[in-house]
Amino acid sequence: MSEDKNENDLIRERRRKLSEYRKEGVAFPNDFRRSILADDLHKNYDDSSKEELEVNQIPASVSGRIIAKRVMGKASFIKLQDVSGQIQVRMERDRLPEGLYQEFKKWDVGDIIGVSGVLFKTNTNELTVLADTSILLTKSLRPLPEKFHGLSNQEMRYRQRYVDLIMNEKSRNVFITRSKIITLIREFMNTRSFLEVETPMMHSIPGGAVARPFETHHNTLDMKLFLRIAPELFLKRLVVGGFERVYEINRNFRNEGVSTQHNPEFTMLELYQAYADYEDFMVLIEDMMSEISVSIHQSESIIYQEKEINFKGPFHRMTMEEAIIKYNPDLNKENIRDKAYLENYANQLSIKIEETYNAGKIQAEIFEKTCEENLVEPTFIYAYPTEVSPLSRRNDSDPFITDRFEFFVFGRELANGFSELNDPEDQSERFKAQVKMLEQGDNEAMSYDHDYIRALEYGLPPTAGLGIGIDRLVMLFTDSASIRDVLLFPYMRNEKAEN
RNA sequence: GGGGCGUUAGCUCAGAGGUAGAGCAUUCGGCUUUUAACCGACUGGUCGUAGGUUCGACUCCUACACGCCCCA
Repeated sequence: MSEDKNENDLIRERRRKLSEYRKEGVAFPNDFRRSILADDLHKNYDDSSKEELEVNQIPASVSGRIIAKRVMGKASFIKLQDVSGQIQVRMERDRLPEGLYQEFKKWDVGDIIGVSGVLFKTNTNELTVLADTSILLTKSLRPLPEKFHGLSNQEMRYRQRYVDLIMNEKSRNVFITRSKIITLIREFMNTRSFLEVETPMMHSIPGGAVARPFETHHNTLDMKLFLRIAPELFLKRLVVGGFERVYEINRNFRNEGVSTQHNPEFTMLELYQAYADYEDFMVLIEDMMSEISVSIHQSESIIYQEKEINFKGPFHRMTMEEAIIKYNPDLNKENIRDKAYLENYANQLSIKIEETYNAGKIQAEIFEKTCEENLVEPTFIYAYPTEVSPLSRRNDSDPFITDRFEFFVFGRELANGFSELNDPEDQSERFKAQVKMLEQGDNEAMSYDHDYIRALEYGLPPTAGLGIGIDRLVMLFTDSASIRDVLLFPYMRNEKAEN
């Protein structure tokens, strides 16, 4: 904490002021208590007239950060910002205790202060606290960004989110909305008798999704552990245990690229319901999306990135094969499962086909490349190939596909749901197939989880499962273009080493 | 991993092969109803980092770092 010789003059000046406060006594007092928040002052008194306030002399103690300071000789206006909003304060030399006005003039934008006074209205009818006294609570050593343009540098907004939150109301609102959405989801689930649970974040066998895990190590046990890529297998163990409806809202970790849609750690809602199937969950999503939309935007339709999106159900439904045929006129019912034909077609799209791929996997690749971007309206794509759905229940009449869907909005996958595979012998075979892919070098394939098979052998009731990406959901309802805009502290590379 | 754009004062941004610019902020002075307050004076820079070309580079070239966007 020594004086940094590279430190700029602005900070040095503020440090000098702080050292004077230290000499004078308590530099960081904590005995000021406010009586009311800025926003409540506005709610309660914005409608009062100048004369009413003059007569009633309503006392108010407020505290917050100085975000604007306009000094005019013997009187000044400042703007204070607290958690609720902003309130103007007027400081008059002859009204304040002896010498305080001189002190006040040395306070900087960014400092945190407390003010006690009475309410009045200015000539322009702005509700203002006329200070009787005031106290500096926390000296701010670092200057805030410029008042008019604020903080617009993206990198600083992400790295120094605290400054972004001070300066940008828009950013604050995104995170308030995020919190509201998660609260709504909990209410939605609880109302439907789902039990909220927590399952391990560290797994000895990574499972429940097709993704590369992060590895870590337990020192005293000397064992390799993986940060979880999904809670799925643990949640289904709970359904075996008799918790027929469970959900978890928590972090998953995937060792993949970083983009506007991907962060290495992200938040998922996963839920499982016994005696339900994937179609029940399509309806559940329709209900949830429309409820969130109405709660947040008072409407079933929202604007995302200048496009209108309507969450009034029922949403569009298409099988994956129907979608592929719709956007690829060369393909039809006859050739859509013909591996050789698909392979040739995929090559024309410059999709890389590995030797291990069969028709189902190639379908999925073609779908991803040619269909997803077109699914702007809320749309369910269902009947996913068994080959790419190692945990889903096979369709009763068509073993090539499973009872699985994904939910798309604005060309993005938002949710993944399916009737769960509860046949332990089928599941064991599918694990074996995954292990084979793993051995052939597919580092996203799954490992064999013996305990999970053992659990299934006790009997998993017919169950449906669903995962919803919370970050992407929040992006939609806050009109955010990047996942980093809805994460308080998005993943960033290290800053330059010297700091 | 590939491509494009960016990095200049605390912040927001101009500029350009020949001594580095503005606004805001800071500092000093003035101002008792301001609203990006205003008026006057001053201060503030390793132009992302490291090499190269050049008499001379902040500017041109190369590599690297970090960020943003697009693609895989």
